[in-house]
Amino acid sequence: MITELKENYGYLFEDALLNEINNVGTFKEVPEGYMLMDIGDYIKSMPLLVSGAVKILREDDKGDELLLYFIERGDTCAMTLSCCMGQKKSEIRAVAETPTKLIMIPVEKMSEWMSKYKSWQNFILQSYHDRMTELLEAIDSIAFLKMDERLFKYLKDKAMVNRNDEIQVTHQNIAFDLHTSRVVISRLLKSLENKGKIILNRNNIKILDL
Amino acid sequence: MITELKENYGYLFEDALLNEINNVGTFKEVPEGYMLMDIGDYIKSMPLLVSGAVKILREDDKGDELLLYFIERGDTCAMTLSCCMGQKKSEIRAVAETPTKLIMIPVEKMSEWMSKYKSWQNFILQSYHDRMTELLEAIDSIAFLKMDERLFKYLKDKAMVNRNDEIQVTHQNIAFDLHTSRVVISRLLKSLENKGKIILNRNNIKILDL
DNA sequence: TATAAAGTGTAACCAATGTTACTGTGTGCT
DNA sequence: AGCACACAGTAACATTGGTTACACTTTATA
Repeated sequence: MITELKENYGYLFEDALLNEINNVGTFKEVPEGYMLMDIGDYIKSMPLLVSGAVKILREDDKGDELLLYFIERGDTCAMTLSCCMGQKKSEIRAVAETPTKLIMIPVEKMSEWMSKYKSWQNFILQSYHDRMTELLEAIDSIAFLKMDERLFKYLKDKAMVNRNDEIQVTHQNIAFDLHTSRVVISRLLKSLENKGKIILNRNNIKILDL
Repeated sequence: MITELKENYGYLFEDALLNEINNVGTFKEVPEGYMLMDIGDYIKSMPLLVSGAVKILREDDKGDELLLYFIERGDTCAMTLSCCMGQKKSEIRAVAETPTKLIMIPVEKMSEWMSKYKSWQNFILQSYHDRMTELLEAIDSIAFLKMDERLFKYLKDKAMVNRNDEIQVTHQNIAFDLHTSRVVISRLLKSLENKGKIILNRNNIKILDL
């Protein structure tokens, strides 16, 4: 684990902290689609992403979903953190977008390190800031963009975290993430294809205009 | 200033910290409508709200606005904080919703106190968590509610921060906050009035179903 | 290979919201 | 009083997005 740690977090944390993480953290590897956290869960540990990507979703009372953003390597989930501290329930759902490797840190340490290591403190604050920025971006998309623009942005973001200009996804699953219907997505995808921005195939979309 | 400080933050901070705040903070009183911060501003100090309320807005490229949430007494703006630390620009606009009193803390102190006072650390983390929760609530409203539900929620929130079941506002200004058009708001307000939920008058809306 | 299931394309229709345009009515000012 | 202006009501219409329905194709599986 120490190798992965140094590779992804070595530039952030001093050796003493890296060693502490190595001692108390547990390595975890999950497949695509694995649900790391659900709405209402109580959280006992915080994840540091080593590789892969995790998508963060919001859900309403009726069970309708909405994709908020992706978390990638070198990042953490700041929500976890504040949930841990206040013993609160998770407000969001986290699902592995790709096969993902993480290091789980027990809650107690997290707060202890806040005072002990300046670098940890900065990391946590930076993480909060990044997450807020991404929430704001999500708000921009929903509030200011039309569905076709949101869709194209979604495709590009997804291609980004998958590091591939071809993404494997069904129209139905896109509809879930964007909180709309399959028919609407099919219609808009076809229109994007006609404009030469993508190429459609069963379970596969190639993005041309990245 | 020390009186207001103790009244609003005494239960949170130890005396030593209250004294430090008293020494370095500057008291500020602004009228309704005063813009405390704009998008793109560099921030040099962080506000602690003593009384009143501040509304936080997002804006897109075309200048269209959207209300995110209100900040009230006993609260701070966590965005400010992360902006300060990273020397980044503000992502949001802050406008006094009512006459407002605040204490401004210079950036340097903020980060110094993070290590020095556990209570300050908790306050900051709590504030981040609260702000994220409110952003999520904003997302819920935009993504999952219809315009008439959003409107009624808006009216209730506004009544809350104004501590009054009658709010003074024009249909046009509501339209700005909810990022829609005046005609749509007038139409929906009239429908809410017909349902017996509000009473409409020029520049004034009384909320019955609080 | 037969059959079922999942995925996609598309038409027709509906509902919600946005737009344009015009009317009337208070309010403040001269 | 007379005038200008901000504010509100409302009709008519356009657009976007959501819904229903059905046909067709590919993939999985008995």
